[in-house]
Amino acid sequence: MTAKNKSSDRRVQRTRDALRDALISLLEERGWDDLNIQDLCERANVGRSTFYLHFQNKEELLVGGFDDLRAWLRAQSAPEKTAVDAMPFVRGLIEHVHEQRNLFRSIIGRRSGHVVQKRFREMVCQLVEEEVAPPHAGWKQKAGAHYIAGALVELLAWWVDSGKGHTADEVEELFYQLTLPSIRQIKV
Amino acid sequence: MTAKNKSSDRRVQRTRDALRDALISLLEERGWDDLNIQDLCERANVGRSTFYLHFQNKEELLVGGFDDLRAWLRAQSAPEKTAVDAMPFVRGLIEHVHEQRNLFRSIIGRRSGHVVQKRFREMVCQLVEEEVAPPHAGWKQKAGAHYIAGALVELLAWWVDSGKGHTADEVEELFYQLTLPSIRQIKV
DNA sequence: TGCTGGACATAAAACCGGTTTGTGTCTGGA
DNA sequence: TCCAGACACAAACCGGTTTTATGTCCAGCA
Repeated sequence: MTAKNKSSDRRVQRTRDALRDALISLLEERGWDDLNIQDLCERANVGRSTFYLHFQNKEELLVGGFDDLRAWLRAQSAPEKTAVDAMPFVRGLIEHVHEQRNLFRSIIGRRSGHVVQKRFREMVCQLVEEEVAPPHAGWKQKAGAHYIAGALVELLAWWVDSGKGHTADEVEELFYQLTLPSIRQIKV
Repeated sequence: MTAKNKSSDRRVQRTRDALRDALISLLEERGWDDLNIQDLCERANVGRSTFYLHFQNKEELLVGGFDDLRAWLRAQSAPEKTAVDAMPFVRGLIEHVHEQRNLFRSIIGRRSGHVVQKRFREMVCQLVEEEVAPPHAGWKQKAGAHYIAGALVELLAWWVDSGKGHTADEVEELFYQLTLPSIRQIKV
């Protein structure tokens, strides 16, 4: 036990990152159902027993990955404020989806699996909730968060599946155009 | 071949309805994966060969059912105009979901299957598109339809899963409150 | 004309031992 | 902290067999 008890150790971070990256590469290569922990560890150059020091199973690694992504998106908020200040993570998310379309086709696309899709929805929903539904908010805030998250995820799914020709800026603009009034309604 | 070539015959309608109803009851009883055509026919009191006179397979019956629902929702539009005239099918959909929560928990709830969920999404999306994206509309209309459909489905999913205590009126009001501005934006 | 039961070929699922592979846990050592 | 190796156990695989479900066809009936 050093200063911080877990994620501070650089070695830990290294192996966790390696596993996460291996997951990403195998995910777009084979899809969720056809990837196992062994191959994951081999790809990551990590001992198999080490895997279990960090995660309980495949799915835990996945949610860990989405936790990372969520944290990263949350962090993206501050630096260069976008035109609008509501839900600043969206800019980062859209760009990230764009840069990694292939991966996200395995995550939210028509041919994606159930688990992955569900976890991604959850992640987005949490981000939206943070923004729009404070801890003890009313039902409208919670329901509204689901509304917005569902809309965003479906928009992204449309984009990666059949919205090929459109830029991240266009999608972002459309999203904010449609969502800003909703946010205003909810946040009261 | 009488006046109309297919659905006009009352006998046809009877058996198709019987099969649809059997599907509904087995759906909330066992879920999509664990129901087969034999039991379906038995439940419907219909000869197994008759099934194939009407549908190619299980999934065709399902989409047929959603087609019926879509047609019914479309028809619901006219009679007593709701407060707002945009997407009048929503009123009927929300009420229908409310009356058949148990069924819809098997369709869009957390424990629902992939196929059913997907087909339901498609149905809703088509209804929204009819309303908001005319035949040769621009990409914003199409993407916007997906946006709204995704939002609506997710809102309904939240409702049947964890929004127990709220009335159809509340949900409808929230939906329109959040969606009307979006429609206005898109429809231009 | 639409529904039916029965017959049919075929595809899919269940079953069954025996085998292999993957999982999850625990070592001792680097 | 990580690793390799060993372990018990569950899950997947397997060829071969049986059972069940599917999809098609038909003669007969309402």
